[in-house]
Amino acid sequence: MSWTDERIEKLRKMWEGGATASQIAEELGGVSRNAVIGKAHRLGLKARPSPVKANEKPARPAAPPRKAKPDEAADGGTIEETPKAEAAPAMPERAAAPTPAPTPPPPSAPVEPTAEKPANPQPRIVSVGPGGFLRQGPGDQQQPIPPAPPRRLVPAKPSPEIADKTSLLDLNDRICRWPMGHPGEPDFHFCGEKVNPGFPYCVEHCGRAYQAQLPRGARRPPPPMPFGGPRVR
DNA sequence: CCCTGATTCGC
DNA sequence: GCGAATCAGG
Repeated sequence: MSWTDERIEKLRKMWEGGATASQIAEELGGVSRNAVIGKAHRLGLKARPSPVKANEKPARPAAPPRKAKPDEAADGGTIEETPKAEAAPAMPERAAAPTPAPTPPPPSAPVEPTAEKPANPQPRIVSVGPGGFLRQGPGDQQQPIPPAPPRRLVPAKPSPEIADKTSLLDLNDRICRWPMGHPGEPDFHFCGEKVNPGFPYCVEHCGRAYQAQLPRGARRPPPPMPFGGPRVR
């Protein structure tokens, strides 16, 4: 399978819609989950909550055990990729804690003698919360901080694929729970019609579920049962 | 174990 | 450019 424009389009849409790489791969067909991820990255669209992307490290601890390069047999004394400790021997790498400096030394040593950076009258921004509002440190409390959250928080949509259709979670006492299709299949859902009062199904499906007992010999062949009848084993 | 996405690297 | 192999967190 090749990456046609349509397939790329679909990949984009689903990826941004929140579908997992596996779902996308299955939907597209003919490609693996890795292929989808690889393509997504090559397309430039990544940045999605990854389970293994919590911390960030400048170094590259991951990916040494692969396969030794064919060349590099003769050591020319060239040490590639020397990290170069830079000029920060006393610089702990963990210095970037979320709440490290409760209060910068206010007493002596004014760190801003003159101009240099016109931006500093603003409250120290410690982090950015959901919706884009700004958090401050405990000691940074100041006046009526900014106005208010610039944007409204909107519930994330569950998934682009499953739109309509009455799912198991949608069932209640008032909607018909007659199954449509087979459980486990992608489009399996429930009737969803308004229920026939006192019954678990709508009027139509009550007609299927409850049949008058006909006299012997006058019986019609039974209508198809839900799920297409019991699975024969 | 299963799942997830990220990354590397031979092709 | 592609994707299997691998890593690593949940």
